[in-house]
Amino acid sequence: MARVGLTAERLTQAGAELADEVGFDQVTVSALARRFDVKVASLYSHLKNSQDLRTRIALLALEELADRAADALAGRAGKDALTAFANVYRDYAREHPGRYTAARLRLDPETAAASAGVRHSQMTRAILRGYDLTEPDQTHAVRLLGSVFHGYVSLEMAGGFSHSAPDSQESWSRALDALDALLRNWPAP
Amino acid sequence: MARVGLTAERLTQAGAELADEVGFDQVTVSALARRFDVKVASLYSHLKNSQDLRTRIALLALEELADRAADALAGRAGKDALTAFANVYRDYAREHPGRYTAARLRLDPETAAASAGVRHSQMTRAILRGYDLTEPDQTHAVRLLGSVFHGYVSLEMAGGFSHSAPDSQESWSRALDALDALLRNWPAP
DNA sequence: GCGTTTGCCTAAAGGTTTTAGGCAAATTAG
DNA sequence: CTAATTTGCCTAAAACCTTTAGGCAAACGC
Repeated sequence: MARVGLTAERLTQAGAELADEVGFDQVTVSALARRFDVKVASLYSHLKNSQDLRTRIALLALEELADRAADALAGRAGKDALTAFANVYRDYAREHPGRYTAARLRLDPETAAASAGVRHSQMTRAILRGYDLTEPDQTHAVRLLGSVFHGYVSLEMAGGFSHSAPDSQESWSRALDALDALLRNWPAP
Repeated sequence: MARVGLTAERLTQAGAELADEVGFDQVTVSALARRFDVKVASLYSHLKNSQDLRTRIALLALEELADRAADALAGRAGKDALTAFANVYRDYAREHPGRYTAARLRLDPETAAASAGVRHSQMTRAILRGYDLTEPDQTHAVRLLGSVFHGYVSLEMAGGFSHSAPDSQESWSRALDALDALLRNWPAP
């Protein structure tokens, strides 16, 4: 029996590709085994269970997203940084819908705390340094930005803005304009 | 064999309750059959398949949400309307997490067009009549509001804002303040 | 080369989905 | 009020996914 060289990492990577191809909730241990031309039970030496696989894909997606975001943020500030950061999310979701869905998987608190999710909020805070916000407004703004980015991308991914004028790209640009204006003019309580 | 009186409607209703109890993606034809103390195959006289069940729950949730929103909007305008409308979403998601998740199910275009989803966008537009926006800015604003509401509720539901100061309620209020300010002062392109 | 570890295997049990065909309860008609 | 028809829930069965247990052979360490 020739060994294929399965590892948790390769399985996670292949699972992420599978997610992008067939949708995150169609990612199954069986489908992954087929992809490696290997019996299903063999995967259980590398994965605790099906949920473990999904979690690993989620963590991978969070890392990839954070890496891209860090790249995009380098050398930028203000609205430039805001736009670049936001576009990373949107572009990633378009390129990797399955991974993006995975990144939204609910993680248990310890896993979440050890994930790249914390880099995401740190970077959002970094962007806000280009605006004149102090605590607790900065936290409110972090949450609002996260909501808009995730909300817009998620609705767009669900097809909410297709087949209707104006173009979604236009609304996205205007949403970023609006957020920039809002952050420069954050209302007092 | 005593008849239980299954109908698509009763199954949908029970499915929605099940979703709130165990999570939308744990809603299964089998679990529903157990709940009615009936054999699984019996449900297939009333439901096309598993996806049909999920779609029906989604449509139910969209209707309920739209009804609540219409109630909340009656007699309100401006920021008052905005806040009431937004709170309907958030409260519904807290009360009925499974149904809320269902409401975000991707529907095929015809189903979506015949769903209560269209009432939702009509109501969002109605709120914007209290602000001074004309097309295409109104559409951009509709999309932004949808993104914020869905994004915030979704992140909050995923536990993103718990266990950290300030309170999520506070951020929510400030987000609504911010949106109101933004709509009153919508930036030119 | 030899022993140990490790990787993929077979086997098997349990759960969900879905279809096909049957019997009895409910409904309709004479 | 009974007889015919419709309808509802059933049993049976196939297909697929998940997960555990135990085995054999390939890879590795000495």
